Amino acid sequence: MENSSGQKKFATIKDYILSQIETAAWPEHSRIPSENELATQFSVSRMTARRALQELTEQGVLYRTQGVGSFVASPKSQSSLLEIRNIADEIQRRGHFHKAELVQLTSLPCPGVVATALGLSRNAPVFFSLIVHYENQQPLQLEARYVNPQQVPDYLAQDFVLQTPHEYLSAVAPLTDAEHIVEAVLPDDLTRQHLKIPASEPCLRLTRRTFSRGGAVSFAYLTSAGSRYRLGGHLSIKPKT
Amino acid sequence: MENSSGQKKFATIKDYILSQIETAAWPEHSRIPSENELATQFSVSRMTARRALQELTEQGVLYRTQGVGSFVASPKSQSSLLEIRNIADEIQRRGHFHKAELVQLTSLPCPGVVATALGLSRNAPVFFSLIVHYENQQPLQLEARYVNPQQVPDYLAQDFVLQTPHEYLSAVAPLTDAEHIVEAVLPDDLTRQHLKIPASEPCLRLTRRTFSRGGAVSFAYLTSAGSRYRLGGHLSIKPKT
DNA sequence: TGAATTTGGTTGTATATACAAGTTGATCGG
DNA sequence: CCGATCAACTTGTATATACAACCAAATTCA
Repeated sequence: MENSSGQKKFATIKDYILSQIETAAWPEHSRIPSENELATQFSVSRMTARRALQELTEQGVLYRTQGVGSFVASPKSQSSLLEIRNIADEIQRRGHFHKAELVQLTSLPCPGVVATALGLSRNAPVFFSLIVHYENQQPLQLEARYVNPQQVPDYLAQDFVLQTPHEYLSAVAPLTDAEHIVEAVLPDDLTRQHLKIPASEPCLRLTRRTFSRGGAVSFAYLTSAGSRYRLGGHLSIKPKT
Repeated sequence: MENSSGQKKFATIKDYILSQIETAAWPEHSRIPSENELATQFSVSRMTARRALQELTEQGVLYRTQGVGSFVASPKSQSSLLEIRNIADEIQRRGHFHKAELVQLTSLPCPGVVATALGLSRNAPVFFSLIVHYENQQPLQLEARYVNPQQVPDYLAQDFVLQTPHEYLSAVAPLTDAEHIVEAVLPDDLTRQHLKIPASEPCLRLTRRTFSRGGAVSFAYLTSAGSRYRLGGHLSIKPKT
């Protein structure tokens, strides 16, 4: 059922198509091989080739028209609403270099706002990490994160240069829900210094609260310079089912 | 290929499952019939029953575990996508009063950026509307919208105090896709005047491009004062497929 | 010329089948 | 009693096939 590389067949075809698009061998809006052509080329059945095309269409990578063919969608469509996730992924997806710098990692008395958000008592100990994310050596985002010690007792023992908090948390406390608030704000001094921007530079601030099975896990402010960062999204409105 | 009601078979099964969930006949996290049981019940092949389950899983209605079965997911997953919507709806949902003020409604030569976005020629005529949205008499959002005349020839004849452009466009050219970019910017003079904010006030700018069957329909800048507006969202993360 | 028709290619839906992979519970053996 | 094995069932992947729906371009016909 799998090919030589231990991968499912439909996944192999998906990877092939994605690589063709990434290298611009298949430019935007160009027509790509038909289901039958792909089936022949990869020695699979048409249904398997079809599945690869289907999934890429759902992801917004392709669009298809009955009777005509399959085409490369505009590259923006890659990102869905779920693009609101890990900054490291985003940077790497752009083909750029990501680096994380740990500024602070400690336990501190829980501020009031955070207590409400995480369901803790005020001034009860809460874990806190402050990290600067770099894209190609330029500071892009300041991540200030409060973590519920009851849910993630080993948080302070991690090395967040090797693994981002988001990655670590996803591993130990799988996400079930996330709440987001997006705002435009002016940077406070701390943000300004770490992102190396002037005080007049507007920033996009994402306030994120994440939940796992057991309840609220973390509460984070993710602040980025407006001139360097934008939030992109693609919405596919499905015809009524 | 279709059943008596002119519906595809897999759609019939989806509807059946959804109705069972809606009436709470199948409560949250309960196990639902297997692929084979559904196939027998509806006299279809297993692959067809499977497709219904598959699509509902992608929509977050169900979750499935290999070797175990298919289960009803938590009902949250419904609303996440539509959060980025019409400002008038948002205001009304908050129980506040919405008013629109029409500043400008005209045809003008298409600027370069807009030409690219809408697939028009540069300086070709394009429809343009400028509207201020008020929440309880306070200006909240400035909507600058360019509309493709080929898709919506009667745009200039509308009364956008009674009906927002978004509502009108949804009616005459049903949305199939939408692209969004969210940015933090400082307001230009026009924005500053209409929103009655100082030049130093950061703004949240939503750039939105909408598509219908025939192609790109409209391109809009939706700018709001950072101190008055935030974009809120809830994301339900699906259990592993 | 121009409108109607045919033809070939493409995606969409549906079936029947086979085996792989994973979970659960029963059975068997120590 | 406990552990290992097995059997039954579920979802996951893959194939081969058939026909429907649709589109575009070529062909035919008036």
